[in-house]
Amino acid sequence: MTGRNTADIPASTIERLPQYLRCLLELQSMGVPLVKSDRLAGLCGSNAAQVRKDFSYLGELGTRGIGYEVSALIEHISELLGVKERRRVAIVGYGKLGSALHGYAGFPERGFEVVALFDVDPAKVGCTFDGIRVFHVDEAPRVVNELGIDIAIIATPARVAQLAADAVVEGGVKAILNLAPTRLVVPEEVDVRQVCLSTDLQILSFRIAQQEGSR
Amino acid sequence: MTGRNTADIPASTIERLPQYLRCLLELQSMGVPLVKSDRLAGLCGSNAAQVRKDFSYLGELGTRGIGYEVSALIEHISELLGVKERRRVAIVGYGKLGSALHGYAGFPERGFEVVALFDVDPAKVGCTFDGIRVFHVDEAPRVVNELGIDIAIIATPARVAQLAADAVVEGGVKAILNLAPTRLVVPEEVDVRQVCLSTDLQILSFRIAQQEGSR
DNA sequence: AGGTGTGAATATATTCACAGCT
DNA sequence: AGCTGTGAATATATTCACACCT
Repeated sequence: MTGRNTADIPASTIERLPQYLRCLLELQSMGVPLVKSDRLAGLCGSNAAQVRKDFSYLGELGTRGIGYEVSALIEHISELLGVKERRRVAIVGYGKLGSALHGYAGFPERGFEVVALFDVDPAKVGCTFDGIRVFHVDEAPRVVNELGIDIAIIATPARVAQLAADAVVEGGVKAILNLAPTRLVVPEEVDVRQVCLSTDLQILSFRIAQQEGSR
Repeated sequence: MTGRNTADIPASTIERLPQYLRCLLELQSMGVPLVKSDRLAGLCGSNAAQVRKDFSYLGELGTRGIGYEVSALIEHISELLGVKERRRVAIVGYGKLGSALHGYAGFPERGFEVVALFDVDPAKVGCTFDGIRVFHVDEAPRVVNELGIDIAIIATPARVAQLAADAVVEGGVKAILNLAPTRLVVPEEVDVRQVCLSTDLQILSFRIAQQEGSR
């Protein structure tokens, strides 16, 4: 079956596509035109069968006996991830974390453009950083809508993250990346991804404790 | 079967434990002594069956007809995650992101203590921030060992992340949380977790594209 | 020969549904 | 009566192994 419909691509495959894309861009920048599943697997920390299975959901992109054309894979995956045109992003909460994200080189490289910043601090509102204006969070409903912002990154303290989310949702944001360690309640059509570094540390801590205990 | 052995707790359950712990601490701070699976599920964005199944791996912690004692759950989960005593953490790369993490309130609250900072910038090496000293990355093998650091958080640019990892691995770090968008190669016994915000944005972007396409 | 594409087999995770305590 | 604990059923994900194309 040629997996034409994006709806029947497994979630686990989708989660790996950005990783593949990163490795493929690296190969391309090194001038590598063709790649085999086992090589790509090595670069991504995966395995050859997984790679082939994942790509098979995107269509028959490879050539038997040869491998995959790097540029064709990049094309297909970028298309699928919806990052061929730039996605417009806002950062809510312009403290240390927010400003670190604003300067993060990985975003523009991968098709994400920060087009607005939000905070509540009067000392910051109205300023521009690197050409991007800081608006008061109260203006988010209007600004998000006017600038056609798709995704908000929430980098506020946990206790105000829900208010921040409400404001950008009112403006019509379609997805939220939440860096505040709290669960957001949003309408069903808004997609939220939670990033919690403490959670990651705790998972690592578990595995350390497990190793220590087993000795 | 009473799941005494940590080794047979499913990975997916482990990944949810920090989330449960956060909600339980919140309940405790509100003075709630007892919680039922459905209530906790509501707080965590899960469902009651999942909660009960997850907890069943930790032992029989609940009381039928009544629910779970909040303090007992906190005790068990903290124990299991190995965060009852503080875990010693280093931050490698003390730019905006590194310093944002250093100030992140969630770490001390959850048992993680930042005890050393590393960078290569001569302007930073030797300084102390918030009582914590910045060492040169070259000193990491010694310092990590001397301070008994368990976990390193890598917040360097991607191109030097592997060097940073090599240095802390040499010092005997047991786990790495990698915020640089690159895959690290480390010895098998060192556990790495990758956080990549671009990846998260791309996954959100896919789901937006999918919604848009379906209309 | 040397690789992909993919059904079949296996492993893992989630959900259901109800027996078993309190 | 009410809620946990858990086998059984289902769904999802990974891995195997080989037919099939170049």
